[in-house]
Amino acid sequence: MARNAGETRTAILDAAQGQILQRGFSATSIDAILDVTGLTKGAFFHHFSSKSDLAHALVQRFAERDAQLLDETMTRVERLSRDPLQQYLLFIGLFEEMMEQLIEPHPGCLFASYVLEAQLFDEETNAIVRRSFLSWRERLGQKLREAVAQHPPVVEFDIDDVADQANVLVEGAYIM
Amino acid sequence: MARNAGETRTAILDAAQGQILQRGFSATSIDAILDVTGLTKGAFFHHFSSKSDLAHALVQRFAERDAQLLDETMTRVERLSRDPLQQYLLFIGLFEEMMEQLIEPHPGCLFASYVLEAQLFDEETNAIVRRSFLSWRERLGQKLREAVAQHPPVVEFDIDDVADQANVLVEGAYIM
Amino acid sequence: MARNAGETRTAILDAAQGQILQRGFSATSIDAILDVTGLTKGAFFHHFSSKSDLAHALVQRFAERDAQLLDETMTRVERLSRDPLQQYLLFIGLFEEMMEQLIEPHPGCLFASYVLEAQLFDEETNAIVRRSFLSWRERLGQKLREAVAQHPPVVEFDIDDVADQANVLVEGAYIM
Amino acid sequence: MARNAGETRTAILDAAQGQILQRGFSATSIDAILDVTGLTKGAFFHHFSSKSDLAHALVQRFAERDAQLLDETMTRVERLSRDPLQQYLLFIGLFEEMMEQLIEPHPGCLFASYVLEAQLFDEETNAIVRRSFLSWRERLGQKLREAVAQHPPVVEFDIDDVADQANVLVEGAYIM
DNA sequence: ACATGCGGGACTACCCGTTGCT
DNA sequence: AGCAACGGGTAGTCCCGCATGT
Repeated sequence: MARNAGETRTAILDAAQGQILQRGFSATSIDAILDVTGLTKGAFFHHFSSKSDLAHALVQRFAERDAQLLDETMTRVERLSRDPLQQYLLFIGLFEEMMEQLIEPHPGCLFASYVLEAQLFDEETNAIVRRSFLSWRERLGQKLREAVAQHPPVVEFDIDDVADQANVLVEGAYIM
Repeated sequence: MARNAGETRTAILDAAQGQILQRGFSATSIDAILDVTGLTKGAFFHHFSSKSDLAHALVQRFAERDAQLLDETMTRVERLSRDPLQQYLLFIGLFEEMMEQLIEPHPGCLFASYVLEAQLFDEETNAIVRRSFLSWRERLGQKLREAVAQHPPVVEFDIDDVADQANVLVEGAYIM
Repeated sequence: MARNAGETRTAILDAAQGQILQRGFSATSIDAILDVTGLTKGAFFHHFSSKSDLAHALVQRFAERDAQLLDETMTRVERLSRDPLQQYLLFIGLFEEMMEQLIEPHPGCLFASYVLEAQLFDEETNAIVRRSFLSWRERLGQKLREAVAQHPPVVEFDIDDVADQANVLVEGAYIM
Repeated sequence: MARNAGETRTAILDAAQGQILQRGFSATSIDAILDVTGLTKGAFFHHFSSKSDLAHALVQRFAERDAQLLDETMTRVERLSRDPLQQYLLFIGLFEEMMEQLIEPHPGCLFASYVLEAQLFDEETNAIVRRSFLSWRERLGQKLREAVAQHPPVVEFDIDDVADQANVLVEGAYIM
């Protein structure tokens, strides 16, 4: 009965993500996920030891894609310009179209869903979400600091706050 | 036996809101709400015909307070200045502190929680959320249009987009 | 607040009977009965000490009407003929049209509903049903015995069995 | 953990039928059924998607046995005699003892219980009951028509009515 | 690698009955 | 006589997870 293990696992993750973005995590039952994939309990618990394990694997995958997107976009803007300020502005510009790639086939950000049900997850899972947000702050903050060094700002501002703004806007936009 | 119907109802709503903001709607059990209030199922289902009914009553109350906050703040800034641009900027300035009033005793925005579990609610309930967002866009957009009439903008922009920005920032900030 | 006590009681009994004939006793909730009558719990428990009490009062009323119908019909056929056999046959003939009077506004026999849920009722309530069936057997059996005395039967038969046949047919017919 | 699915399902159906014949459908709780069988809710809802589903499966099984009984008895009487009238009378004669076979281990007719709580079941379930009654009318009516063709009746009568009489008597007798 | 049968518990919904008030 | 608020318990549904079999 050995089908393709990787495909099955991916199918479960995909179905789970779709449902969670629409209904939230706790409203997404394992049975509902399995109905979509056409699999059964046996398959699920072969690949995931529990629903929490699924939650963990799911954000992990999402965080990896998210980090990859951050990397790629950053590399791209660094090829397009030498000036850190230009790079920062370009990054923001490329942001929207990048996002659309990430969220197929379902729109929404898994992080937001997790945050609003944060009490359901273990510390390790929540840490993944936190680390993702922090890595954005770090990368964009770094870029901003370089820009500030070259172009002294007219008004004072907190670099971390501005670095966070990109994520804030995205998350806020998803809600709307 | 607590004899005051209004108080009981309010207690249920308050407890529910607190739990929902922490765990999300579907992860909030009626039993958990009742544990906090010290009431029983009999009392709950006397005041609300179902959990969906509670959800509806809860956003409705939240939307009313939200609308009241919008009104009050707008009235305040219109007393402080005559210039629409000044009013708009003042409004944004007063925003943060106003918000803190709304969200006591629990931080967070009920709208965000509802949106991320949107499929759980009936159309009528979701419409309340939509109408609230739209009324903000309308009020702030109107103010912006007045400002633009007096101060021709340097760069072009979509008024609705900017009007939405206030909410976008708030929602995004809550997530973070 | 003293409305008309008798009317209220009758309204509850009528609504209850209607529901029970359609759904059975245990599927008929007090709340459902009260919804139909527009009354509330307070009114119900003023007139009946419990749901069992309602059950008891309901069969009692039904049994009284049933007995009255038996009496009236018997008196009628005894005026129409002097011959017990003729009377018996007339009785059977008048049966159907009599029944239709009893069962307005809802068709069905409360006894049947009670019998099929017999385990739900106390002995006293079940006894009312039993006594009603027995009184039919007695009255019709008596008439048959008089008839047999005057018209020796061609084939032997058990008088009680034949006396029961009328009820058997009616109950069976209701089911169909 | 009982590993035989068919046996478990049958055990549930048997226990349910026993309880329903004694207390009626809605007074029969799933817990009560499971107490008898020694199973748990998990097992129940693995085999039946709802209590209505159980109701449906239960009448279906009952109707199948009923149809089989009708067939077998009819085949038997057709072997015992060539004359349709004789066959009909034999059929009625064999009726009682046949019935006792069907209703073991609990006496009573599931159809009657369902009819008296008819509003609780969906149309499809009620249709099974109706079809069963109609098939009896058809088979016995057919036999009667053959008998009438060979033995012109002394008094006129409606064939369907007489064909129904067998069931009417049985149902009525159960009540008594 | 995956299916099936099932245990055990949690959650929503509802129901019966009581209490104090009018 | 009747109403509204509420207690306490139960019924139906569903859900997670394990055990067993293929």
